[in-house]
Amino acid sequence: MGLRPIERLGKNDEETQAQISFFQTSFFKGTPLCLYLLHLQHTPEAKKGQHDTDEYKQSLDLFLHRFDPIRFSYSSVVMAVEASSKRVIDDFDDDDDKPLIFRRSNNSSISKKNQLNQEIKKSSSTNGQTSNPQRSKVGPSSKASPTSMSPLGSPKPAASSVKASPVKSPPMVHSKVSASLDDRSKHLLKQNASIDALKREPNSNSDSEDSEDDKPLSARLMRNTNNTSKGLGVSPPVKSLSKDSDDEVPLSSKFAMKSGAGTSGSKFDDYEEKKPLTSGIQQNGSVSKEKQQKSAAISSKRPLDKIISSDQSSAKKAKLSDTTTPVKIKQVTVKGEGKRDDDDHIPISQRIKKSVSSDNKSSTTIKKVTKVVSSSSKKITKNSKQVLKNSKYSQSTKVSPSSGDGQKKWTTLVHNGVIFPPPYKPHGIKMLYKGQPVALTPAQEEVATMYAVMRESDYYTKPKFQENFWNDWRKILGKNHVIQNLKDCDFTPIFEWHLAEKEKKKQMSSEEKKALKEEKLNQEEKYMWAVVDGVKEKVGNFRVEPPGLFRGRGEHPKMGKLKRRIRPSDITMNIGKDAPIPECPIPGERWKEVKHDNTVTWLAFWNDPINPKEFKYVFLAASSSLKGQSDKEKYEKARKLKDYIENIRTAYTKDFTSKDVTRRQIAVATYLIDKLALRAGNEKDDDEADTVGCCTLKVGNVECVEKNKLKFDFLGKDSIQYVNTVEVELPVYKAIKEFQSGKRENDDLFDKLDTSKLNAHLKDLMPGLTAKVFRTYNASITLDSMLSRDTKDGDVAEKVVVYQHANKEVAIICNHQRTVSKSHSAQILRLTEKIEELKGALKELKIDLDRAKKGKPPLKDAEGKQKRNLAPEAIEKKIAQTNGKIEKMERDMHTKEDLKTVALGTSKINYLDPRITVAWCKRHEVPIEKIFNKSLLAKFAWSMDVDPQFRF
DNA sequence: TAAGGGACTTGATGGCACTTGG
DNA sequence: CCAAGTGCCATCAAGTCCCTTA
Repeated sequence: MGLRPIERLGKNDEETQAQISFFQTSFFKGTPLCLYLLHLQHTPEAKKGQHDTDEYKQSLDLFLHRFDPIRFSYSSVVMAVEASSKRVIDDFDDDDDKPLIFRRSNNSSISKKNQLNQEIKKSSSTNGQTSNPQRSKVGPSSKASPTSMSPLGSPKPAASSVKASPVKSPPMVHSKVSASLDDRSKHLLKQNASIDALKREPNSNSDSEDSEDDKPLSARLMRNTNNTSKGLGVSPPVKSLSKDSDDEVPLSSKFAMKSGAGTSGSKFDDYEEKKPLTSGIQQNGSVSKEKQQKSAAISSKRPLDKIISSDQSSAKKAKLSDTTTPVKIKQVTVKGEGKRDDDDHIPISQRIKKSVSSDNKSSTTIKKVTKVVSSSSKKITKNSKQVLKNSKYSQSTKVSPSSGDGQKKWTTLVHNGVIFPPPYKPHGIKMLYKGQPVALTPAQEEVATMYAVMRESDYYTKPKFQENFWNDWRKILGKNHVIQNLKDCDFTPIFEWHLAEKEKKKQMSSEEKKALKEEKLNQEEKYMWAVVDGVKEKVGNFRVEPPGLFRGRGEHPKMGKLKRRIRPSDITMNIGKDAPIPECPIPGERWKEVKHDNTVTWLAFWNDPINPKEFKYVFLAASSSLKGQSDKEKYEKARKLKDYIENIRTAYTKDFTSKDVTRRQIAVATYLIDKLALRAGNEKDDDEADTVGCCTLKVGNVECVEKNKLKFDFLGKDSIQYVNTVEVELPVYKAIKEFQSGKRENDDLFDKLDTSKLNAHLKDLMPGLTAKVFRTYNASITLDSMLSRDTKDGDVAEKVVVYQHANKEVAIICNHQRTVSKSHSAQILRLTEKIEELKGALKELKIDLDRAKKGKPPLKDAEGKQKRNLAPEAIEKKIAQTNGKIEKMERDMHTKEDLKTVALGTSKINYLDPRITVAWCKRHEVPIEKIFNKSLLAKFAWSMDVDPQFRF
């Protein structure tokens, strides 16, 4: 229910309100809100919360002023924002007082960027709004947010959940958030009263849902064989597994998702209960199986009909009507689209079509806007490469010799190179060898210290680590050094010195810390920025990696080796032909080489000292337009897979029984990649940790268990274990068995296959398709469908929970794990104790209630004191409160337990198309910052003006 | 077509600054 | 005010995939 009646508007937390309201308005209007957010972040007045002051207004004005639509580009916005708050350095035109001038552009040729810019421009103009320079506040005109419309998605009860666990769903954010949000929305309302009108648009759509979801996984799997079972679905021709709605979801997710017992139509009261409690996590963990089974067993079905379309929207009446028509239209259109989401039951092919059409349907100008953006990416025209933008630069025509092929990534590139870690400062603490202090040269001491400080880490005790360290250290000590073996070394003095230093640092006053920080910033500032085609962009890792001991993951054969110090003569620079060559920061030394290769995006690289044939690159930051562009392309490619997935699935299903072994292997491997989101699995050298991906699975990594089930157990990337037992189609099961026969545990399961063959094959099925696209596709499609399916009316906090839940499912699918925090068990214990305590109190209250009803006084309390006499009603109230508390705590505990091994961040950063999130936020009035933090906002700047109706 | 060079994305982790609860 | 807890962010290892070469 997004908005509240005006009357209820309160006035607190002005700051937030102001921020949010402004933010939201612009957001809804299609203005890149990152712009505003960033402004907030970087403006002193804003930071202080002085939004009402003239200073603030002025600064905002000024800020907006910088972006006249003509020159505007998302990256420039971000940059500018960043720049505006930090002093930018020398060489660049960082004059804060003047608007930055970004010149990327005139030459259309250049590329994607331009295109993007254009799109943006277009969109903004269409919208009518935009980063309009002149106004600092949003005008009344604002179109309403599309948002308020009813949730398109589905009103369905959240299905899934419940079952698996006794507890209810994770409230997480819940309580906390809700309060503030409330305020925010109120404020919003206030400010844009007019807007409301539009928003209130009814639109509910009813979406029919897929229904499938509530079925237990097992059920679904079964379905495979006989598709029809499920109600709505038209069964796609495709392989069995895929069934209607499920098709797009990977198997694993199905596992996880299922289990819902849904029911109740109630809106939010039971909302929480319905959410799935992470049933899935276990999948990969040891626990998993039982849980899995359990959940499967329990699940119950969700009523199909449940539609709750929110009429909330209709409920609200428009205050001012106005302008907004366009918006309305938009909303209306939603319907169509809304259906889409639920169209799980529609055959994929149709869906695709639908989506396409809806995409294009720009019913309104506004719509167009988004459209443009979304479709755009591919348009990149590469035609005229030569830009004449700047006569100054025009001469630099030729591309560096190195990689002639590639496409041009930039025309001009200016940067200041890299910064080196400070030279080693000897501390002079003597370590002990056979009990005797030993003097070491600074070089020897440096390496000894690296080892000493790792005393508390796990590496310290690993034999391989010790061995490698010793071998390298010994070289520095020299053959004839007193120290002849590691065993007799005692690094305690150095370790203690290290602890003391740490403590010292901690004890520093905040002023000192601040001063230090500032100093560092001063030194680094010039390296933080690059100017690419006239636009200032943030550099990612401009700090050269300091020397240290190599910390490989898992059982890495090279762990403990000395990663030597990198010097300028190790570094190759890449810079525009006409740009000044960065000065070498270490006097008397020079760069290894300076290139001018505009077909690559790196600014510098050096050879990895641990593995000299590999490189360490310095790239632009994730917020740069170069990165944003490729990010967007990545998601567009994944979206394209939607159009092909049906055929691809049909094809590989057919090939399960192909006579050609290679084909059969390709088919099965593709199936696993698609259904389990496995990585491709390139070959690895012997000097790397022994991990596998799909193509490199060993016979021993897969076990055929009971009927049609495969149990996977292997170490994947970063030596993270993947454990999962999955029911597969019979032909797959048989094929795996056959691939295994006659082989030893450690032989390749897919002996006729490697990633290049697999990818070559995939490319025949869809241009540009590779194995990793499936991961992106499955992650994003899962998020999209879960969001649209599970989002119901409710307050922001509840919606955020829905999001997190979907996010979690994706993390499980991708097997994104994290190590359990050390204090985890203690935390759980503490919670348990508190719950017990509350339960005790509850019991007492119940007794008192009984007594009170009979007119008797309450029992004495623990200390023997007489408690106050309360009316039965009062006691009942207390009981209710206590119950609430207990429930919340149990939920918290459960969530904590569930998430203890799941990392949500990785998928958010790498696999979930941000446009899904942004559009969902717009549709459901969830402030985007509830989902994306500052760096994500910057990284996803390119997705902010997406149409609210966007579907992956 | 296998091997390997090269460029770029993906991923877990640890330190640290905030926030929260007592 | 302090300790515990949390989220953010930089870091750098470890993947993917493309391309060239022999």
